[in-house]
Amino acid sequence: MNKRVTIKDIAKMANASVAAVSMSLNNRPGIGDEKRRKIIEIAKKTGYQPSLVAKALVNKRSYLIGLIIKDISDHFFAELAKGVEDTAKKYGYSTILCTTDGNSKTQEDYFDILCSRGVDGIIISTVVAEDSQIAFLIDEKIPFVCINRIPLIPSLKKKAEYIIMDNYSAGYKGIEHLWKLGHDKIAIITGSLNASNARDSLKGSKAALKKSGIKIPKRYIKEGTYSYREACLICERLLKSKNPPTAVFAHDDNMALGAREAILRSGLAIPKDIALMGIDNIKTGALAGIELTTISQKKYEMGAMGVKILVNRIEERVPHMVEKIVLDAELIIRNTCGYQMHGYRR
Amino acid sequence: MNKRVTIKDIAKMANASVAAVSMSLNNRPGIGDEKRRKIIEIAKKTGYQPSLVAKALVNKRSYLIGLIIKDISDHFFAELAKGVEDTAKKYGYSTILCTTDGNSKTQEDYFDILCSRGVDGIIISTVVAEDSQIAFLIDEKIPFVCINRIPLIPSLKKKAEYIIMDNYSAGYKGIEHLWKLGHDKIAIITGSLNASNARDSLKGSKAALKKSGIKIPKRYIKEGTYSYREACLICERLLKSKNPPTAVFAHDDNMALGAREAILRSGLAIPKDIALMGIDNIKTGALAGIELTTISQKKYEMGAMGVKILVNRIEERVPHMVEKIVLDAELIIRNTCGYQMHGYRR
DNA sequence: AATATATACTGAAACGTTTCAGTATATTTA
DNA sequence: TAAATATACTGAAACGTTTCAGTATATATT
Repeated sequence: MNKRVTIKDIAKMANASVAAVSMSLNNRPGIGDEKRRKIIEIAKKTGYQPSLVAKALVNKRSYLIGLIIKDISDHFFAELAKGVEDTAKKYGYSTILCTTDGNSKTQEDYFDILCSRGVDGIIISTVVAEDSQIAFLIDEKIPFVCINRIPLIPSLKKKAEYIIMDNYSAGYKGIEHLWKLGHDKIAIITGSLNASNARDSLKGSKAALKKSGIKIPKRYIKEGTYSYREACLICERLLKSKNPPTAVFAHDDNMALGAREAILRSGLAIPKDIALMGIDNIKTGALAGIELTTISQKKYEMGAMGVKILVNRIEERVPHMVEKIVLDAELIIRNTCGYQMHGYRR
Repeated sequence: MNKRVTIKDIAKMANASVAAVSMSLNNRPGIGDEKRRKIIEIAKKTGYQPSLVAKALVNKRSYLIGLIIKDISDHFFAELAKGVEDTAKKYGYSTILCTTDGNSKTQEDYFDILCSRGVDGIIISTVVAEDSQIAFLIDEKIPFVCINRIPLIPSLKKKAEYIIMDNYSAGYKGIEHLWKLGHDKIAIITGSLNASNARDSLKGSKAALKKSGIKIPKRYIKEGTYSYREACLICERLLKSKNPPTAVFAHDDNMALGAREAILRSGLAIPKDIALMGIDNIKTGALAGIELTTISQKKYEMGAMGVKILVNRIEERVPHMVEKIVLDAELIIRNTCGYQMHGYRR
C-alpha cells in the first residue's frame, strides 16, 4: 500500500483539528462555512480518499456483503450474482464472492472469514447449507437472507429471511405439462435432497403424479447433484433399461442439458421420441437447437431482491419484520416436450 | 455486528498483556510455553476470531483482491472469475467482485473503492480499460495484473503485468481454418476495437486473409461489442445483403451464438450453407446441436495464473520481475465449419 | 561472584477514522 | 448588562490489532 493522504494530513494543511476535517467531510454540522469550504477544497486537491478499513473499525460498518454460492460458472448462480452485485453497488456496498463447490467445510470456513471481515450481511444460496451454520449467523446477529433454499429446521426457518421460488408448484407444473401432452412414463432427476428446494420440487411432482393418476416405478426417480455429467449418466442408464421413460423432467436446467446429451447420443430425437424438461430457465436453454421447455427461475431478480431486503435489515430503515418471499413458478414452453408438434392431448 | 470476543478479553482471562496474546496467537517467539498454551486454549474455548479489519489497519494488508470484469453472467468472465476465486481462496485471499458492464465511469469508481478498501491487488479483465486508470494503479503502487487485455500505450504496457491469449494467432488461425475449408467470402465480427485483444485478433485475421490471397469487401468486417443481440443484428444484415458471406468468424463465442441465431432464423443450415466460427470456447458451444468450432481461451487458467502472479507480487516472495504471459491459441474443431463433412479442401 | 546474555513479559504507540465532552467565542434574551 | 444559549472548534478516547522499547528474571560465561 502506498502512503496515502489521511485526515491528519488535511488537518495540518488546513490548520484545523482532525475532528473538524472529519465533520466537514461527512457534512456534519458544527463547522463554519469558511473552514469547511477550505477543508473540502484541500481534500479534493490532494485526492483524499477515506480509508474504508479505518471507518469500518470505528463505525462497525464495512459496507461489505458476502455472497455464498456453489459455483460461479454455473449459469444459475452467475445470474443471481449479477443481481446481487448490481444491487449492492447501487446501495454502496461491495460484494465478496464466496464459492463453496458444494463443500460444507469450505462453506463453514467462509462464514468465519466473512465474520472476521466484519461484513454487514450475507446472501446465501448454496445447496449444502447446513442448518447449524444458519444458527451460527443468527447467533452472531449477522443479517442474512437465503435465496432459493430455506432452513430445514422449523425454528430456524421462522427466524430466517428468504426468497424462494414456489418449488412445489414448479415440480407440480412440470409434471402437469407432461401429462397434458400425453406422457405417463416420466422420469425425474431431482436436486440434492438435503436442500429444501429440491425436496419441495419433488413433493410437487409427486403430488401432480398422484393427481393425474400416473404410477411410475421407483427407479424413475433419481437424486442428482445438479451436475451435468452425472445427470447424463443417470439418463443414459434410464434409457438403456428395459422399460425406458418417454419423458424426463430434470429439476434443474443443467441436469436437463446433461440428460439431453445422453438422449441425443442414444439416437433418440427430442421431442419426437422423448420429451425433456428442466427448471431454471438458463440462457443456454433458449438457444436455437436447444429450446428447452422449463420452469422460470427469476435469478437476477432474486439476487436483487435479496440485497434489497438485506440492506433494509442492515440499515434498519424499515421496522424489522422477517421477510419470506415466494415467487411464482412460470412454465416456459419451448420445443423439448412436443407442445408445438401436437398441443395438449388431454 | 455483535459484541465479539477480542484480544483484550482474552488477555484479561489469561491475565496476560494484549501483546502476549497477539504474539501467542501469531506464534511469534518470546512467550513461554505454559502461558502460550493457556492463551491458545482460551482463544479456542471462547471462539475467538481475529478482526481482519483491525489487522488490515495496522498491517496494511487486507488479504483482499479486487476482480474487475465486464459481466459475471457472461460465460467467459464467469469461468475466469472461478479461476480467480478458487486460487485466491487457496492463498488466503478473498475476492471482491466488481462488474462494470463496460461502463468506464463505473470502472473508475471501482478503482477508487478498491483503493479505499485497501485491497492488496487487482485483477483487471475488462473491455474498456482506460489506460489512464492503469496509470493510476501504477501511481498508487497497487499491484495488478491484466487478463486478456494490455494497455495500449507502450510505456504503460512495459510496466504492466498481463496474461493474454495470443490473440493475433487466434485471429489468424480462424481465417486459416476457414480458408482451408474452401471459404473466401468470410465476414468478421470483431470485438470492441478500443481494447488490445480485439485489435490483435483483427490484425491476425487480416494477415491470414492477405496470406491466403483472399480479398473481402470492407463491409464484411464489422465491429461488435461482445453482445449477443448486436451480433445477431449484424449478421442478419450481412445475410440480407446482395453478396452475403459464406462464413462468419465472430471474434467471441457469444457473438458467434448471436450470429448463429440470425443464420438459423434466415433458414440457412450450419455448416451446409454457411460456416460459423468463434473464439473463447465457452461451455455452451460444446453442447450437442451447437458444436461451435472455436479457438480455445484458457479462461479458468488465466484467472488462476493471474492470482498466482498477483500474490507473488504482493508478497514479494519472488524477486520482482514484470510477468508477461502469452498463451497459445488452440483451434477447437467441432461442427459449424464443415470439417466433418468434407475435411480441408486446400 | 560479578557480568553478560537470553528469555518472558508488559506498556504504550501506532494504524485512520468518529465521536464525545469540553472550551472559547459570539449571539440572543430578559 | 448579565445571563442564557447557540455556534465553532479541539483534544482525547475508542475501535482491535501489531510492534517496539523497555523491564524483570533466569541462565550462561568468565
